[in-house]
Amino acid sequence: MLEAAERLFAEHGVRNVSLDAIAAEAGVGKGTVFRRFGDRAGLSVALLDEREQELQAKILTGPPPLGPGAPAVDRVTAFLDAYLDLLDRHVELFVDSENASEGARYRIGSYRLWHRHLALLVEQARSDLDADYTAHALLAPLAADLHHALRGAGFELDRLKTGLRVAAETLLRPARS
Amino acid sequence: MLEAAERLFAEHGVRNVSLDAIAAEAGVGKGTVFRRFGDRAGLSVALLDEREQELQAKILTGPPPLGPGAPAVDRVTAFLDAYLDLLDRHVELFVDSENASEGARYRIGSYRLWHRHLALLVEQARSDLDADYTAHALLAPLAADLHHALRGAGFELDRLKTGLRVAAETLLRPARS
DNA sequence: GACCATATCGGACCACGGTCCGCTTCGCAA
DNA sequence: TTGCGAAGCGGACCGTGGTCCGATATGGTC
Repeated sequence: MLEAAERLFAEHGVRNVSLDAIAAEAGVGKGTVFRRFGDRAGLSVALLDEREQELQAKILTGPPPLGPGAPAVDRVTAFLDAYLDLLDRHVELFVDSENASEGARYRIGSYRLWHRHLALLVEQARSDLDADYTAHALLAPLAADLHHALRGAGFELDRLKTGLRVAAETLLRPARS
Repeated sequence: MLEAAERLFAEHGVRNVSLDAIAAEAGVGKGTVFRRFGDRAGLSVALLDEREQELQAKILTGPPPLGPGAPAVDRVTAFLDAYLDLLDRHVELFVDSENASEGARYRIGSYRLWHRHLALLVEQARSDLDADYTAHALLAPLAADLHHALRGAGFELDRLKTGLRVAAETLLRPARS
């Protein structure tokens, strides 16, 4: 079923595949698709999960600077960099999963994880900031929609990476007394 | 027609009003609505435009710090503050206009204006940054979806304002040599 | 006033996401 | 082997956003 979706997505582009088509391709009824995934976003999320879990593992237990052991600021920039790579490789899927239903992005489990991760690091780097909010603000430029739009407008991936890294470093470098 | 939409939106909530209903309320056919506004987002954009133009005017010709005359950093934070007020007052409408079709937010005229405005100020405050990208990054936390989600999660408006202002100030305060 | 060309309009129509309910199928007990 | 309850399934169905084309109004010309 996920394979069927993956095949059709690859062939026709994510946005041009209806759930009917996926159900047909998988040889099941539409109801079954919905029972399994809840809604359209759920399907995309499921497809992304495998890829995201890889990054999650690296963050939690991998080697620095992505994993534990490096200074907080470095871990943040390493994460942003890695996420942008992931995002860029699967933009369409991300757009689908984040945009399918209102506020979907912020309800997804992985968003929560990224947020907790960043909030923790922000707290370490700059305990004077509102870590909770700042983590959201750092994630905001990673919105799939924005990324898609910027890439479509001619921004190269490296430019986005650099811009975001510089901003994050500036923001999180400990305040001078 | 805009009045009809406004009335129904106010009564039933933006998301619960179908375009059929608006067309009926306005006493015209659905086709007419679409010819005039293109799509659902177009309607919301039209309704927001009046409100946004007020802010646009203040930015371009009003008194400092929103208008010209104040230091760039102050103008940026004044803008973010004012925008958050506007956004908070019309969240539903903003969500509708930004989320209705993929990438809609970044195609809208007013987004372009906000972006140009910020890019100019960023360039003044920190010419070493990628002003174009940084302006997008500053606008990212103003996404209606995020705002809606955060408010729904218990964040007070003032907290969001403060968090964003502090971040913007930190980011744009001229780098020490 | 009669005629026609053109612009504007309205609502039937389509595809899609999402729901729902009747039917099948399966596991188990007698 | 048969009977029965439960669980899982499928596709008919609904509301919505968006398209499209036939009908209608408009206004210009003889």
